[in-house]
Amino acid sequence: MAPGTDLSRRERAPLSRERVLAEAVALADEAGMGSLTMRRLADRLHVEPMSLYYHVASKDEILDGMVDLVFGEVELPLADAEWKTAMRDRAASARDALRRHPWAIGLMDSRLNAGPATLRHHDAIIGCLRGAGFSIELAAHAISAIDSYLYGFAMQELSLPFSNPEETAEMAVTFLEQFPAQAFPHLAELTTQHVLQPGYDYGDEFEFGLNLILDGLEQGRARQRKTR
Amino acid sequence: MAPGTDLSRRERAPLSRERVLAEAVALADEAGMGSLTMRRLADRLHVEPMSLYYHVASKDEILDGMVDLVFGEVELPLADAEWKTAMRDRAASARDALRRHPWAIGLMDSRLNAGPATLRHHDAIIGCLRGAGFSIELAAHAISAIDSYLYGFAMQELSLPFSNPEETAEMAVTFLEQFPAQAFPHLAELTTQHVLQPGYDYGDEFEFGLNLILDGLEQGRARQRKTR
DNA sequence: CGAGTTACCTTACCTTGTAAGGTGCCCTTA
DNA sequence: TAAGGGCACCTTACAAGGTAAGGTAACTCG
Repeated sequence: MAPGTDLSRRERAPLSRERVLAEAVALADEAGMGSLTMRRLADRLHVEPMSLYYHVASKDEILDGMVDLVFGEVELPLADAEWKTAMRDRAASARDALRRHPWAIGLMDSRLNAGPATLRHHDAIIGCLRGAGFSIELAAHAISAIDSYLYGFAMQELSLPFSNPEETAEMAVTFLEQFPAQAFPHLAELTTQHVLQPGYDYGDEFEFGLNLILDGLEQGRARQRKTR
Repeated sequence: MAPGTDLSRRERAPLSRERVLAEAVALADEAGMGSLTMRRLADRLHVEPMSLYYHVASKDEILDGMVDLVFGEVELPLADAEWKTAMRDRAASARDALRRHPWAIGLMDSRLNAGPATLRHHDAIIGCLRGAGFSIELAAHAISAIDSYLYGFAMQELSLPFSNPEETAEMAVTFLEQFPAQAFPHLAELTTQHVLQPGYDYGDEFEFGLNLILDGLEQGRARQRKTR
């Protein structure tokens, strides 16, 4: 290709690892993970596919970087915040981030390499709990429990094929039509008596389970302080 | 290929949707999801790739079927079991199944179509809770909370790049070497004071979080019975 | 002004899922 | 028993994907 045929190099912002990652996130947000290919990504950056490899070692590295970018969007707890509030805020913030980037939860399990944002994140959480008097063991318990719940909930929420009440109702109806009601009577009952009731929103379940865990941890903390 | 060059058709078991799915599960178990390709799957069944499509519409359908097979391995709660025991057993059974098939958790979020085993499973769970006096709402809360925790924990557990104490310690050490300890002091402390202690096993965290949720649900159940 | 380096491009290869269209064997039915 | 048909499997072919190998233009620095 003759120079100047396309945007000449001068006229476009130079590539960088950051721009590649940011564009990858944007592309995945808009078109889903299935559309994130090196070729399409290159297109959006007005560059040929192989040019990406100058800034990134492989597609896997891009995926790792994307996960870390999402983690970077999660608010860190304020150092002096009350622990329960801090955990609740951070869970809400993480859930929001995962909803903004629905592909992220699916990446999180296959990726191993934690990025800097991820590390900073976990460090701050532990710090908050320790500051609130959690022993190391209880802090570890707490993080495991909260994170498991958080990721699991996000996974379920995002894999639901509906996001607003109308779609929910529609799905529930077609769901009920798929099988004879007496084959799965409890499922049928729960669907008609609960899911199909006005005002139902699966997302509302989030608070309930989180409170269960936080309240339980509070008791553990109190018990631990007495025994000390 | 002349007939008789390979196993002639008579001598080998005929293909079927069931055999295809079972072999897909076996292949994924042995070599990971990345190795599950239509060609390799066909090889293992002593068949040409396109023959699979006579029994299965697409690779996606195979993936859906695999998830349902895994669900089918989870023990259903006994109808007359005490609810807490039933939930605990089923959580343990599900966790075992997900450990036997580490690829399954990664499939669960991208797949939408619940298979019959999945439906039967959920129906039995709801039935058990309802039988123990849970209102529909509380049963819905309970299932959401337990499943979220279960899947989230499985996701974290399986994405850890180690499974026995030796590997854990090794990973923890290389992990600590990757960054200056004062950059993430709390993370460093938790790693050295907790993870690197003898007897540490992340899997042990499972019970703790689950008990938090079950105990919380028990309280909700008691409260509900009083208000009734 | 010439040598190196940086940032991007060209080409090419191999792997994957799957569309389109055979082909041999068995079972029916006349 | 011969014709037909459908079942179960195969052959060929293609488009799309990741990326190895090796250019090449433009800028930097002595």
